[in-house]
Amino acid sequence: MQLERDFFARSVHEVAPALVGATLLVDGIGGRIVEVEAYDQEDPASHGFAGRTARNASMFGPPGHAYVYRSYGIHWCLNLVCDVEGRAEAVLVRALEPRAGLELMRQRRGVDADRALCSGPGKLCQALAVTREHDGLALDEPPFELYATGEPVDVVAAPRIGITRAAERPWRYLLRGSRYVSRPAPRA
DNA sequence: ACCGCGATGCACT
DNA sequence: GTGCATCGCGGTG
Repeated sequence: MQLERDFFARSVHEVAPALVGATLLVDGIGGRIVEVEAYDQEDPASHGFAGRTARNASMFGPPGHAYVYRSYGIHWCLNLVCDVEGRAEAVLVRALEPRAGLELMRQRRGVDADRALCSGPGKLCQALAVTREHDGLALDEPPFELYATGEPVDVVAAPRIGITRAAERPWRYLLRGSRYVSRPAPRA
């Protein structure tokens, strides 16, 4: 079942865990989402925290669109924009379990192991060929496809990765037991 | 298993 | 000029 745009028209703290297990494709290439992080307007680690700029404009809505930015000058990172009354909220897609287009992913990534194809936000953008051209595009139109989970999903919450501010907030959500995440969840 | 570092773009909290 | 919502490599236990 295709996720509609209004799936995203609510708090990122509801949307982020609900996205674990969904299927994300870009031009038919992709897989099952196994790891995401939530970023909200009051979050010092969020690009939206300091207000709207040209770079982060698509993070301010409308919901159901992509926010793509360059990270560390090298990688691209893909966010799915949520929205509560004009606030900047988005889900960073951090890892996929590859399911469609594995051979093309291997070519784009230059590695063979399935586990190395989409196990990180920069990696999955390279595997799915997501770039600035995708910034602001609607998620329910080509080249994007987004499908709801078919089965019940066991989601684990953990602290976010790679940030220096508000690093303690447990807003990273993982599919329990998945070997395709960027890093395993801390031991409980 | 850990840790350090270089690559590289671009907005500055 | 500095600091990242990163990655992969090469060093050391």
